[in-house]
Amino acid sequence: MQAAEGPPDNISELLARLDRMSAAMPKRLRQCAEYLRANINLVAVTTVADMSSAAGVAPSAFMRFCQALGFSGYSEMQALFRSEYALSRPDYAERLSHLRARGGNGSARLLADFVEAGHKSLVSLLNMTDTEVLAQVVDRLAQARTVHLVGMRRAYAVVSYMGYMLQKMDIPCVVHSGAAGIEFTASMQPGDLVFAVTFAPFAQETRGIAEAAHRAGVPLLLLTDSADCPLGKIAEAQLITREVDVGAFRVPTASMTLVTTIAIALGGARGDAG
Amino acid sequence: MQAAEGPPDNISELLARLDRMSAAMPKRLRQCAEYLRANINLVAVTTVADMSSAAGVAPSAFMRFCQALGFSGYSEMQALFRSEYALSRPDYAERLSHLRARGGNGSARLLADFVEAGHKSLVSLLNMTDTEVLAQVVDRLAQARTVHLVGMRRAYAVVSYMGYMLQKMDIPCVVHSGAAGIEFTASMQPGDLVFAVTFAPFAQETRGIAEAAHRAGVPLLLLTDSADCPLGKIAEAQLITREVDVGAFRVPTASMTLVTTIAIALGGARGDAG
DNA sequence: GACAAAATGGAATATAAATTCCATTATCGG
DNA sequence: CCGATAATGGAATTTATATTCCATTTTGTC
Repeated sequence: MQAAEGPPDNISELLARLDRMSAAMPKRLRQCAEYLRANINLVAVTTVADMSSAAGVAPSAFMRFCQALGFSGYSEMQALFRSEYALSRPDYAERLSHLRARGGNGSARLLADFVEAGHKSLVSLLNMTDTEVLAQVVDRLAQARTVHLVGMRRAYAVVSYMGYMLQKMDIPCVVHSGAAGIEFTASMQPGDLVFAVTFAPFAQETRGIAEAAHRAGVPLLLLTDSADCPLGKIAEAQLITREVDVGAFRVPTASMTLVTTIAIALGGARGDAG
Repeated sequence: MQAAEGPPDNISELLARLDRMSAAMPKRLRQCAEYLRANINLVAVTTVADMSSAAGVAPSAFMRFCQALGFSGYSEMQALFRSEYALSRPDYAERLSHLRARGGNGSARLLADFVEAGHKSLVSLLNMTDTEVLAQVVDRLAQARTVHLVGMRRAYAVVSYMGYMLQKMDIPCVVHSGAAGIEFTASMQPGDLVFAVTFAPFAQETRGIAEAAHRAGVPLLLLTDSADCPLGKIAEAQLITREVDVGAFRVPTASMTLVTTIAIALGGARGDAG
């Protein structure tokens, strides 16, 4: 195994190099590569000894692995992670523990809890989102003549924000608020598309509109929080977000982030085409 | 300086101890305490030598400081931070760099960008929010007979979600969508309160409703993204959130989180009273 | 201002970690 | 199946880092 030229100068480059090289590595070094990929966050705070034994490899093997990636040794690789780490998380941890610990007045503590839940929701959004499906949803929406946004209760804020963004980008869309019932389905035409957002327990009105549209030949794209959503069966594509809750309550952080991404990607796609 | 009994077993406890003891510490140790508070996130990835020189003290002084907090030494304190760190951020960093670096299809990259912006917005929410003001807002809302929620355009999703939560908790509220103009002000009565959400450039309708309410003697609470908001002058209390953008676009993550916090705290406050 | 007690900084030491070396084992081509 | 080449693991070495010790300075008290 001959070493790469210079050391990677950021984590993205390191990962790229890892992908490129790991297939051609001997057994032990490949073990290192796999362990590193799965536990990349530990590098900043772990010794070679711990790292190598967790990977099931001798320290010297891990050492050679680092050198194969272009580093002079483990320390140099660790330095990369440590510097990235120091940049992020400013005085956040401190505030968080503080608000949580003392409690002080209840609302500050609650804020800390919701912020933390938000972080977790975003992490899980990133980890769970199937980028193929996301691309497909954007693509599909780009072809639609008019986008019909459907969402009640908790999901309403999500579709209304999406509607706001689409309107700003001159993408034809209608937000179905449900107040007027299913009469809106009359406005759906061939070439249109329904983008429905519904969370457990799934609102009946959303289901009604989506199913009526489906019967009328208007395809459905779905954003939900559970694979069990009854609309999943008739949806052309389905995205799932899971919001971490505080007590029984949640902020639709992941969902808002995802629909914003879709809207902006869509704006780009339509802009390119038209 | 005599040492505390056992070592703190989490960061919250450490910070509490720090607050309790730092006032009574000699000069150099107090320097350590202050530096640690401001740079607590660095402990996991920094040596005593670096830490102490950055704090402007000798390594031995920093050592004594750690012992005063109840640790056997710096290593033991560092171990605490390292273990907390290892728990958080699972395979998140990896996904993020991945989606960002290769780009692949545009929407996946965009998602990574929005997720990261969301994290930053939440951090800044935690750092910027004045917990006194937050408590005051909750308190004030708890006394209101009816809460009037006002927000247009980008802010509409925020107030509509807040309205949804208040309704679920049986707190009387009205969401002013602006569609019907200022006629709604007729529905405001003494003892009511306006909670307005407006972001730059501030929607004229929001301003109109809030000012009309103010003239009618109905007090205003404000959530905005800038200290320059014209409504700030007439607001009884003002909360500020800053959303980190991606290009020209943003997800109202911090604002949604804050209004959810307010709503739930309010539910608790009203629940206790009634 | 002299004394005692506490605090301090720098150097010496101890500990732990990274890195290299090399004898042994596995792998591959003929 | 043999020789050559690469890979491996463990021990030895080097380097970095934490920790202690103690002479000196500062602080507070009478």
